[in-house]
Amino acid sequence: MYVTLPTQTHANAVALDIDLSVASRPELCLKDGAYLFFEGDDARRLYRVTEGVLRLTRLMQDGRRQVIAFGFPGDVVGFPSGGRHHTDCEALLPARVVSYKMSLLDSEADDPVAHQLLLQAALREIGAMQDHFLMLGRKSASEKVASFLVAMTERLGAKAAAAGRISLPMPRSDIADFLGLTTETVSRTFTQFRKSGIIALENIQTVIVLKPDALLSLAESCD
Amino acid sequence: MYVTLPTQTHANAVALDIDLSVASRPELCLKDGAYLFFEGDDARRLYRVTEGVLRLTRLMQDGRRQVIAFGFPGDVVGFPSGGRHHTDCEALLPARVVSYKMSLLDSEADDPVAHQLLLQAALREIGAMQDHFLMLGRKSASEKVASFLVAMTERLGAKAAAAGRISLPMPRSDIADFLGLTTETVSRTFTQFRKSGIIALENIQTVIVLKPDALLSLAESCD
DNA sequence: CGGGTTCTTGACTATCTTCAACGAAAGTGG
DNA sequence: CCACTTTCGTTGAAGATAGTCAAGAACCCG
Repeated sequence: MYVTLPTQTHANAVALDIDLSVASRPELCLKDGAYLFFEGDDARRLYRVTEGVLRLTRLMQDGRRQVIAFGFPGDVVGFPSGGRHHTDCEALLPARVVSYKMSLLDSEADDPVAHQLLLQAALREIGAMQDHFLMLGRKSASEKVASFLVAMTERLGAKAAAAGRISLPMPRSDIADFLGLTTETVSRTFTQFRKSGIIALENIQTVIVLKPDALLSLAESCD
Repeated sequence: MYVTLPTQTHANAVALDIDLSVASRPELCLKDGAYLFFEGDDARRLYRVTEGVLRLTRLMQDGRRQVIAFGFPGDVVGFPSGGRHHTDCEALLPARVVSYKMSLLDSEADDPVAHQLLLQAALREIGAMQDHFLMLGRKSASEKVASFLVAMTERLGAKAAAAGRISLPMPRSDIADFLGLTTETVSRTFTQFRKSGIIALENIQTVIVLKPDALLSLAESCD
């Protein structure tokens, strides 16, 4: 998941579900905290999340970290470059993934449907990342946090979105490293939103959106 | 082009050259300043740059801008999401591109070789963007500018790289919008590098790298 | 309940931006 | 070919936003 506002996010995520049969391996269970792959591993498979949340990160030698994306159900992760993974991938919650042989992406010979779906996932990925660049490079802290909350709402599906209750499976530090901020700034921005009555914090990981429009206009100076 | 340090950048760029014949349209010439496509256009074709430099940008309503990438010879641009282009694309210099029908990416039926090459370009794109995130989100102004200069050196090929002479086809404002900085900060950082003897400015668009190692260590706190 | 982690808050600082002016380069038309 | 205009780049001073350092509060887990 990137912070990309209301684009037609994952319109075909459902279509992927049809084709469970083509996965070369049925389903893989990951405990909370388990790593699916590391940066530099050679990339043998792609993974589609069916349950839980994954986190993709990239590290600098001195410990600075960037969260590249969160993998929610429907997302495909593990696209390689030069045959290798370019991020670490860890389960934030107990998760399940369906894995696909890399060759299904390379060629449509084995399974044209799976091939097409993985390809579309790759293109979605590129589009989402392009959107995300704008946010990392050009938005203020409040705009980033607002965009993040809006994007999270989108990902929860109509049900939870309508309720305005967002459950954040990741710690503040992950949000900070995702948005290019510090945990302190994220925390202060939450407080500021709370004090202006835009959100409420039910508990540390549950955000109630009180003024969705205000949040949107804070986030959506863009696009 | 993203600011991605010494990964094996574009190892297969040469391979693409072999297959000029498969392009559904031979070659397209773009004048300096011409647009190849706009954000929101429906994406009918992919383009491989053979000469010149393209610039991919994304805009916010209020005018804030992010340069997503520069397209140098060998780069493929125009990957769509939801069937549409997500950036504007303009020629920075007189440029030539080979265009490919989108269907060549979707299916290997027409031309397996072209299909494979476009696919690999898409994957390279994802990898490069992941690297670039780290820079946008986590690097300081000097680190960003140093990374940018190193990346530009890489793109010029061994010949020019060895000479340490970098010709920057884009104005400072494009560099700034690419790195998430202001033109003033970019300018000041150049000056600072010049005063510390790391670079010299032959003219406004030609940088001479005097201390490549210093530049690298400034840039490469990462990865 | 206790110990450790995570989150929040505060005070201070640094980095980068903003605003403004000046200089250099490039394009235009006489 | 030269003045004129415009755009682009550099520099300075002041200000704002986010970062750093540090302490206290809330939460989680055994």
